[in-house]
Formats: sequence, structure tokens, C-alpha cells
Amino acid sequence: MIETLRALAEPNRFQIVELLRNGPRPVGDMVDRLHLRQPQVSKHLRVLSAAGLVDVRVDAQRRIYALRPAPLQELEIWVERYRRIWEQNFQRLDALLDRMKNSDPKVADPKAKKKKYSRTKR
Amino acid sequence: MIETLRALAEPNRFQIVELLRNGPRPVGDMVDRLHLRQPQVSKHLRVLSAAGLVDVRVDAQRRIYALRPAPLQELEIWVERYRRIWEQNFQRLDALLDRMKNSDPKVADPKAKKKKYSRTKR
DNA sequence: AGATAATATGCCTTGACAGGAATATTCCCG
DNA sequence: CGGGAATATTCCTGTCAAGGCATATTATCT
Repeated sequence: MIETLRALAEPNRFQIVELLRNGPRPVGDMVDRLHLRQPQVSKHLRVLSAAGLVDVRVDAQRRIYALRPAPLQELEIWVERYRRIWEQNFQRLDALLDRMKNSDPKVADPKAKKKKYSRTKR
Repeated sequence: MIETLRALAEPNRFQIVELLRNGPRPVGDMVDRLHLRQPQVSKHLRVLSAAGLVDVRVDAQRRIYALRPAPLQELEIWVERYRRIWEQNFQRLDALLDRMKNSDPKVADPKAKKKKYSRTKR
């Protein structure tokens, strides 16, 4: 997951992935379209490949790169779990519960001495 | 989009976001749960804030951080567009069309001199 | 005002990583 | 086999970002 994100976070790699969205492509094709030199494209493809985002097929001297769906699927599943955040806007009622188990869990604080700071401004 | 990815690609920031998924939290709370020192947590929160992933609410000396849905929504929309890749597996028939508009768009090449290399192995 | 809690900032150092240029590798063809 | 095309690899260098630590800031209480 982190590796997927790291791979996508680099602008040129992101562009490569976007390019590959319309189908597999040889390296030279990407070199022409993006404004990058061939070695850098190869390096970026290496990173994408290590992250499992991309797959190679050999065609004579050329290597045809294609997207692999798996990591993007994982990413989608991950981000979908966050939809609850705006489906239930629990933000407010959780803030209350947040104030009960206050700031310092290491102490547990039976006398609740710290509560003097726990009032909100309103 | 890139900024969102860059922010999430750092493991500790990713953890912070995961933490905030169960609701808003003050900084000290995150410091206790993650194994990070307070300044680093603040710095990471700064990055997350700059990326629009996070929002602050002041409560006395404490700052309560909460997730902002917008960037994650964008991310979901982006990644959803990639579902076509495995819904239609156009991979194969596009490879054909890929070989027609060959490697060098700058030349346009009316005599198709380069075609001697354009044959596949099969 | 002084003390203290909670958090932010600044400075420094170190490591990772991206680009540049040259070179190596692999493969096909005549 | 020699040449050339397509791509990968290596080495070098500069930049940027993250952690450590000290300190500044802000807010609250007595």
C-alpha cells in the first residue's frame, strides 16, 4: 500500500501510469510523449514494476509495459473505507467522547486533576 | 492529486490518517499511540494540513485534528477511472493498434522504413 | 505575573532519490 | 559476424525531506 503510494507520488511516474491507462506501450513511445529521456523512463518503470503496478512483455528489442490492476484495486478498497467519514458525519459526537478519555493515557488519572483544562471555549 | 499522494506516501503520515479515521484527535493523543516524538507529529500534521487532508480546531492549548474528506474523495474518483482496465480487458486488441502508430511520432514516416523491426515474434 | 501544559518552529545532519551523461546489454537484420 | 535499434544499468551530483533536539509560542491556571 505504502509502496503503491510512493510509486504514484512521483509526478513523472504518475504520468506514465496515466499514459498506460489507454493500453500497453513500449518505452520509446513514452519517451516521446512525456518530456523525459530514455534512461529516466526506464528507471521510473523499474520502480513501478517493483511496486507491482506494471508488467513487462518482451517484443524483440522492445519491452511493452502494461498496467497491473491489483495495486490500484487495493488502493480503491482502502480509500473506500474512508467514505464512512462523510456518510456518517460522526465528527461532532465523537468529539465529546474524545474529551472523556482525555489527553494522557499513561496516567489514567483517577482524581481527574487535569480536567481543569478540559473545558472548551464556548 | 500528486500532493495528496505524496502526503499519504510517508508511512507515519499514513498512520496518522488511519488514526484519524476513527475520529478527530489532539496531537498528544497521536504522540502516545504512534511511536513518534511530538515535533515530528506536528510537522507531519503540517504537511497533511497543507495537502488539505486535515483540519484543525483549537481547544484551549490543544489542537484537535480531523480528516477532511475532499482529497480522499478525489483520490477515489481518480482510482475508479482505472476500473475499466480490468472490466474490459482491452489489453490485447489495443496492442495491435499500438503497433500501427509505431514508435516515432516526430517523423511521421511516409515510407514506413522502420517497419522492418515492427514484427512480433509469433 | 509566574508556572506549566500542549503544540509549533528552527536549525542541523543524514539518507533517499531523481536527473544527467555515458556505457552496457539484448536483439534483430543483412 | 558487424551494425544499429531499443532499453537497461552504472556512476555521479544536487536537492529535498525526515528525524533529533532545543527553543519559541500560545493558552490556562493559581
